[in-house]
Amino acid sequence: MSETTPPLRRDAERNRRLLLRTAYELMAVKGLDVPYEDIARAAGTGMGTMYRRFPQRQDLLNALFSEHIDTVIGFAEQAARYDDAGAGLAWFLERQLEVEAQSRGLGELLRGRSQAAEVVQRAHERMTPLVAGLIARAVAAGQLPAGVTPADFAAAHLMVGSVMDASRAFAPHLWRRALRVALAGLRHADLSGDAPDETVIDHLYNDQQK
Amino acid sequence: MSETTPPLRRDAERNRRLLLRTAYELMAVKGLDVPYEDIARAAGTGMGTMYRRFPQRQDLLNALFSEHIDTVIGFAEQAARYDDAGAGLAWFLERQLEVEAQSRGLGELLRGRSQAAEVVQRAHERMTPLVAGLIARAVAAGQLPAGVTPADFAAAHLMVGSVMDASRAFAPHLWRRALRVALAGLRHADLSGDAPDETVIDHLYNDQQK
DNA sequence: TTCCAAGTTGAATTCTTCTTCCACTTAGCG
DNA sequence: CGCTAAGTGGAAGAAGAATTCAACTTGGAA
Repeated sequence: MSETTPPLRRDAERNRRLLLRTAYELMAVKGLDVPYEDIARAAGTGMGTMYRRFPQRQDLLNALFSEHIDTVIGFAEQAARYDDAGAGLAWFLERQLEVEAQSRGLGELLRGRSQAAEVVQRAHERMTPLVAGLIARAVAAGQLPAGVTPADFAAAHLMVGSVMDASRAFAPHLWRRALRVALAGLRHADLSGDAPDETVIDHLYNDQQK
Repeated sequence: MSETTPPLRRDAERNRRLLLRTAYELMAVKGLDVPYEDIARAAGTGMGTMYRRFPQRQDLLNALFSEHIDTVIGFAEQAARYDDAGAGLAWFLERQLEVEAQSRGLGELLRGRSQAAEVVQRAHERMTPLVAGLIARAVAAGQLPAGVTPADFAAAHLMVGSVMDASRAFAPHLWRRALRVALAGLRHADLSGDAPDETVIDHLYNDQQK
């Protein structure tokens, strides 16, 4: 279990940080699949360095975003402690989308538009039960109609995210209107029929690639 | 103006139809950017034939989808004649999405996820005023709250479409729940503030590529 | 200082798709 | 029939990105 990875040489550590910073900035604007070469060039290193440090893109994504992902998990935990479950749900969704608004790449990651790094998968495993709990409480309190499922909440997340993606370049706040629509929709739509299968939510967050 | 294009030789015409049929089927499943080579191979022709007939992908898209697009325009016109404007809007959005559910490629086209073929651009030019009129009537009749704009309707379209795209493979009807959420949301959300610019709707439908 | 394991570079290779082009085939007019 | 403009096939070259790797540099322990 002790995986003793010897520490990096000082120059290597400097390059590593530089690559991470550069990759983060590029991905914030261009999305997750910026070519490795672009990152290396922007950071002023060779591609070999890139590959030595992050042999798989997954490695890069993990290193880049795990902090942010933890932040989002924190939001879910905080929301779960709300007395007002409906408010907790709305607050959580808004916080999560605000994070995504900061970085296109992070949005793609959190919404499963990538061979989701493990971090993300684990994040959803942690957050889904919290959301499910909030939904159950909100339904019990009459804040949401019966029939709303975690998959509907995930769908709402995707829905607002799609507007964010589509409008980033020319109307960076339009997603807030979409969020209001989605939240009001969950509260007022009739979702009592054709409940989606339990497995749908995992697919939604993990089967998007290609 | 008389653009006299001589008719195709009989064998060429046969190949053209074959390519169109094949392309339609592939794009229904794989989306608009199926490689030309895949289409040619599936149709049993060479790529030369593909390029001779459809030098630009646009040409292929126009030939493939203009009929369907006309159908959708027809839906918009029919909706515009509804007495009940709110019902007209809901009916139109559902018809359009049903068409998109039949073909992934057509969905990408109608939602601007491509260097939109001219057909599509013209379609939106025709439909947007009809939708705007319906919205105005629905607001006047108290079926929609003041503040709803055509851009919000377009956003709702994108929103449901994103759920459709995300769930096609494992929950092909999930989008109908999303549609109910979006429609209920438009009816109940507070959209009175920060109205989007008039130009936003064009960007939404035309600036998605890359 | 010396030395070498760690680190770096960038050209070369491999993949994929796009696009062009020319030698070859064929429909159908006269 | 015979001829030719129209049509066809598929190899070849261009472009963008992923990956590898052998020759070269350098931090830092001794």
